[in-house]
Amino acid sequence: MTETDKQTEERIFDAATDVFLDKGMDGARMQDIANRANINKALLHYYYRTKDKLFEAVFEKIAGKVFSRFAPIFDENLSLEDKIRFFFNEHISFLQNNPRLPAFILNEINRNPARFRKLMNNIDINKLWIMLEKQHKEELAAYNISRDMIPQLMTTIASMSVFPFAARGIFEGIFERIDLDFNDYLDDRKKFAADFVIKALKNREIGE
Amino acid sequence: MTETDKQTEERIFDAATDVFLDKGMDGARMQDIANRANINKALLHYYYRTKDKLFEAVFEKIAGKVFSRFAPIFDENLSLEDKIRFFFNEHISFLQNNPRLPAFILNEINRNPARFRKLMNNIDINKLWIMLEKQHKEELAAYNISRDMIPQLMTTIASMSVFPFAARGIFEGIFERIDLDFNDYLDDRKKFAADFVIKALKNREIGE
DNA sequence: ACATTGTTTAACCATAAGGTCAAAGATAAT
DNA sequence: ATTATCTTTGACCTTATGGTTAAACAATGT
Repeated sequence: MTETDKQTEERIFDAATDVFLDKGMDGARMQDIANRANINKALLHYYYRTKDKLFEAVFEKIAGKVFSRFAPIFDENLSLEDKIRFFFNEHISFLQNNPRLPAFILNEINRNPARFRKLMNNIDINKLWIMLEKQHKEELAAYNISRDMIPQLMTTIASMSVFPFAARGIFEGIFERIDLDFNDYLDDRKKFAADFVIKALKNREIGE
Repeated sequence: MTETDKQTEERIFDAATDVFLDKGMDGARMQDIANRANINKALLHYYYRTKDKLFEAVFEKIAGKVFSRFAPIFDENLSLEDKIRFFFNEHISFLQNNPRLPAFILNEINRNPARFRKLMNNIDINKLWIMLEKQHKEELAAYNISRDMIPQLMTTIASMSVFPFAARGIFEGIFERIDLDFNDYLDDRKKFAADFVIKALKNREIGE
């Protein structure tokens, strides 16, 4: 593979990423991708045989990028509290730089859940689960967090970080009316979300 | 308009709703809709001139259904705490019965934000905002919630309720691994979410 | 210089998809 | 019964779209 090859293939891949991110698998047109990459449509099919294959390539790269961002939670050597602060800071910042990823991924996975199963095959959730529990055993006990509450907690944290991007169109529409800038909101959110979660945890009267 | 008319038109509308909900605007095929309604494709165009018009009709009805569910928060005569519990119970229950709505709406609004602006034109956000503030003035003071924290609070609540449905494909994929049923998770979530939010609020050390 | 291999293009193909039309069936009004 | 109106259909049209092909064009090796 020569240098030129790589350049063309990369240009195609980048153009495809852009179009798919904007229009989704169904809405994307091969012609648009070719145009954006400044090449002939046939050349698309030369590098990536079909639309599906091209999409697959793009989707896997994007999804990998997103999910890998969750990884540090499992190995950073921080207290639970610091981990929560770290997560919201890092994750929201990352999404500020890649705001279209969540909507794209959620939509494509809902449209075709098999895609996600495929991604998950490489990861052993249970192992991570147990690791987390071990890392923060004392803290979980101190905060009175039982084993079966962890899914609720984790999904709450993910929701608070990702949902604003998934519902960006709605949020921006509403914020417009009250003169609030989406990015300012997000900057605030890093701290607010962390504080909010930590406060909820610190209030120990959890069980019924 | 005779009785038969109405039946046909309704059958078309229902079929269209089903297909759009599943495939989205771009993925839906007029032929599929016709088939599902057991009619000729030309008849679709007789009742709803174009795909866009048909989609518009379906979208508006669905979106109205969803957003109207938020209304009770603004007029129910409950304490802030009870309102939070009421909201999570009602809203999650509603979405359990209509699980495809969030992903559909979020996707279509992101794909075409103008749609949402149009929906919002009928609503005066600021008025609701002020009403809420007035209704819960003392509680907001007691909880030390400042004016500019309200967007963060409201979006947090919405996120916790809606996100599991928007990310259903992912959640179910993960839950599968840890033997957790999505609906059980949702049933738990009604209480967990309310408790979580209330606990966060009750912990008064909010400002920096 | 020549063959080989890899890259790019213009022209083309088949089909799927949204949409139209003229005519046949119903229904109701006079 | 006849006309007028509304509903439904099968056949058809046009365009957009994913995909193919044969040939031109490079680059590389011998």
